[in-house]
Amino acid sequence: MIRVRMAPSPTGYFHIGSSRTALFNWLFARKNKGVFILRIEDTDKERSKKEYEDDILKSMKTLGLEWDEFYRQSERSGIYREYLEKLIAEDKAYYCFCTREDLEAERESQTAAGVAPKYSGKCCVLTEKEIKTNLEAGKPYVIRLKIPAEKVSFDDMIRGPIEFDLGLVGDIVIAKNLDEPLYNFSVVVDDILMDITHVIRGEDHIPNTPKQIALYRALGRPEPTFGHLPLILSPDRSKMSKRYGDVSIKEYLSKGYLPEAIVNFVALLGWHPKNDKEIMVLDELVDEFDIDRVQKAGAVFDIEKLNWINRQYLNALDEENLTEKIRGFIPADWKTNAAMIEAIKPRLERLGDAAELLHVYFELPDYDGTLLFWKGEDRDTAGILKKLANEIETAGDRFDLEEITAKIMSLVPQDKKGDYLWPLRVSLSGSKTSPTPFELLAGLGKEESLRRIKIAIEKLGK
RNA sequence: GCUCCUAUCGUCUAGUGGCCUAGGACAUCAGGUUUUCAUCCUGGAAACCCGGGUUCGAUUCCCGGUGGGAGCGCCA
Repeated sequence: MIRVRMAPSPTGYFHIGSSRTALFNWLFARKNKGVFILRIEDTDKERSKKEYEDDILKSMKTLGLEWDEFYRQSERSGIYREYLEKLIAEDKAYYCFCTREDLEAERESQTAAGVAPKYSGKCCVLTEKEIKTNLEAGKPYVIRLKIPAEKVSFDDMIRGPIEFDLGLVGDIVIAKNLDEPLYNFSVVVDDILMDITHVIRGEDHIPNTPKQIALYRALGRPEPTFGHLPLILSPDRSKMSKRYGDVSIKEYLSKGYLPEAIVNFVALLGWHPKNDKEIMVLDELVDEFDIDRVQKAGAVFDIEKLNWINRQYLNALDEENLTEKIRGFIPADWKTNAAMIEAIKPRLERLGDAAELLHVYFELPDYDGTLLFWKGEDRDTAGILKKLANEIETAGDRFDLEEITAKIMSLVPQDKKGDYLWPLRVSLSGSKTSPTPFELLAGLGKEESLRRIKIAIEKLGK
């Protein structure tokens, strides 16, 4: 039975990189009929915030990444304490009373000597009596794991064999005290207790892996299979950061990127299906997913591609659905109709752009009357507009796009399209770029269209 | 500095020794449809980091170099 987990720490809003780690874990679980676990790693009391945890949960749900089991490390401190005591009792871990200043000095001298900084192991040789005295005196301490100076290797699912020399690492701190475990330790204890079979996480965790393997060995448990995903990069190829744009799922959602589009996009960052298919929803991704096909090198986040994918999803929406989704992004008093929605659809990149595109239907901007002239020349523009207005007058109250198009075109000479359609469009939109005059008529309706044309004629002073 | 990871068009990638005159997508450029914008259609330009091997034959395998990245916390 395959069991994987996503283990975010609630120290910030759900990151786009985390969303991909979550997605790949989720896909791996679903593909193999396994279990996907969400575990909140909130052992750092100073930095963890409920607000962030809420955002992580909400974002994952929105993206469709439902979990089968849920845990919170802050609720498991008794468990860690038990294992900590066990390791100390078995002489696999020990109390360390070195002060931060001691350590700092040690590190500096090592760096100066050109060697890799590493804890000397000074407190490892403390006698039981010394430890007891220190503890009773209330001296601050940490707990360190004895790291054997040996080579460890593991077979990464994505990268193949990776070897490390633990001799370079030194005895790592695994807890601030009996009740405050640190990352490397709590992760391993939980992964053991939760029967995690595959640890799939970001490449930045590769250096943690040998330390964690040492922990598995100290705890006498077999290690899981590890798989390290490539990083999502900023345009400068460094780990994706705020500097180049939004990094949280929350921000993308609030700009009007569809959850399906975000999922689809991050799936393609470092992974590719066997065929050339690019637009895929979660179900299709499960069908196509194969962890052997994930890349080894980092992938640059390209917002242009996300925009394109988002457009694909937006365009596939029917009018009713799109209207519903747009609702939250435009003023509440804007009563849209089907014609407006259909008109802006091909121009819509993000739902957040809807207000700007729809604006023309709810407010006629002030414009210069000369804008009405096709190619800057007044060829009886006012006369033409009057003719068009008369024609529109004869139509029914509600315009059907096709009908109104046919009606108007019946009036327009083949070789004078610009003379007729340009002023019509400008009079309806007050702008030189807008949807087509027919789309405007259909969206605006008879009354408002005639009102706007009248304004145009007045601007022409006739 | 030390350790580890990594390397195909600007970007995401296909490619697992001959099918590669290196394929697709985004972006870009040109043309077409469209009164404008967007959509849409057609076409173009654009890449195997370098050097050694191995092999009849390397983008593909091996080694070295170089470039890029990550990690080196009493953060996760």
